[in-house]
Amino acid sequence: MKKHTVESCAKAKMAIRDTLDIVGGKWKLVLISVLRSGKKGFNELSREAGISPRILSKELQELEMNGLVSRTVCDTKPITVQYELTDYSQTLNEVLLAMEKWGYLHRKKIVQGIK
Amino acid sequence: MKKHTVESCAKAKMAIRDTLDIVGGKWKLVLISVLRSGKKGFNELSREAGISPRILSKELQELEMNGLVSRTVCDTKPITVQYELTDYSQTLNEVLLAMEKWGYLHRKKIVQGIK
DNA sequence: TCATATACTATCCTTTTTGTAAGTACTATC
DNA sequence: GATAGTACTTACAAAAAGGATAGTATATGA
Repeated sequence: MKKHTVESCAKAKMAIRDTLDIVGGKWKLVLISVLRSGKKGFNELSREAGISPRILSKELQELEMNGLVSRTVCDTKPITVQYELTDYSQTLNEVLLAMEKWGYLHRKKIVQGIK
Repeated sequence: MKKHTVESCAKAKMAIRDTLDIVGGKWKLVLISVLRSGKKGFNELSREAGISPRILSKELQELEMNGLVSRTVCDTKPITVQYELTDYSQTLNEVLLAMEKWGYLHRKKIVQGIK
C-alpha cells in the first residue's frame, strides 16, 4: 500500500491536473473511446459521438496537437479525412479502462440503490 | 487483447460519460487526491487545493451527495468540520492512479521534447 | 471592544464551454 | 442546373463553470 503524505499528494495533484489539461472536458475521452473501434471520417465521428461539427473540429485539433489523434486526408472523389488514434494514445489505455470500469460499477450501484 | 467493436465502444462511451458526470470538471479528482493524505477542514482544503471557498463548498456538496466524501461536524470551540474520503471513494483508486501515472509520463514526454 | 479564526454564503462578474443554424468549397449525381 | 454528400468554418447565443470580494454567524483571546 502506498503512503499518502502531504508531499506525495501535492505531486499527485499536479499530475492529475496535467492529465486533465489534456484529456479533461466533456468530449476528449469520449472521442478517444469512440475512435477505438477504428479510424473514422468527420461526419461519421460527429454522428457516433453525438457532437456538433463545431465542437468536434475544435476537439480534434486539440487532440491532434497533443499527439493523440492523427488526421489523414484521402485523395478520394469527394475528399475525405480519416481520424485515427496514434500509438501514443495507447498510453491512455489504463485511464480509459479504469474510467469505463468505474462507470459500470457506479451505474450498477445507483440502479441497485433505486430498487 | 480486447476487441473494440462499434457496440462495445458505445457501452464504453456511456460508462465514461457516467464517470465524467461524477468526477469530471476541474476540481473533483484534485480534491479527492488531496484528501488522500487525510481528513481536512474547510479552510485547510481550500488552501491546499488552491480553490476558492465558493467553489469548494459546491464541489464538496456534490462529492458528498455522490457518497465519495463524508462531512463531520466536530464540537470544538470554534466549530470545525472535517471532510474525509469514504470507503466508496476507494473504488476510484484505479482511476486516480492511472491518471497520476499518465500525468507523470506525459510531463516527462513534454520536457524531453523541449530539450 | 477589536482582532482573529472557523465555516461558510451571497453577490456580482468574467471566462470558458457548448450548442444552433447557416454558410463555404468542392465534387458527383440526378 | 438543382440536390446531395464530404469536411469544415463562421456568427451568434446560451449555459455552465469559475473566481473575486465581502458578508454572516459563532467563539476565543488580547
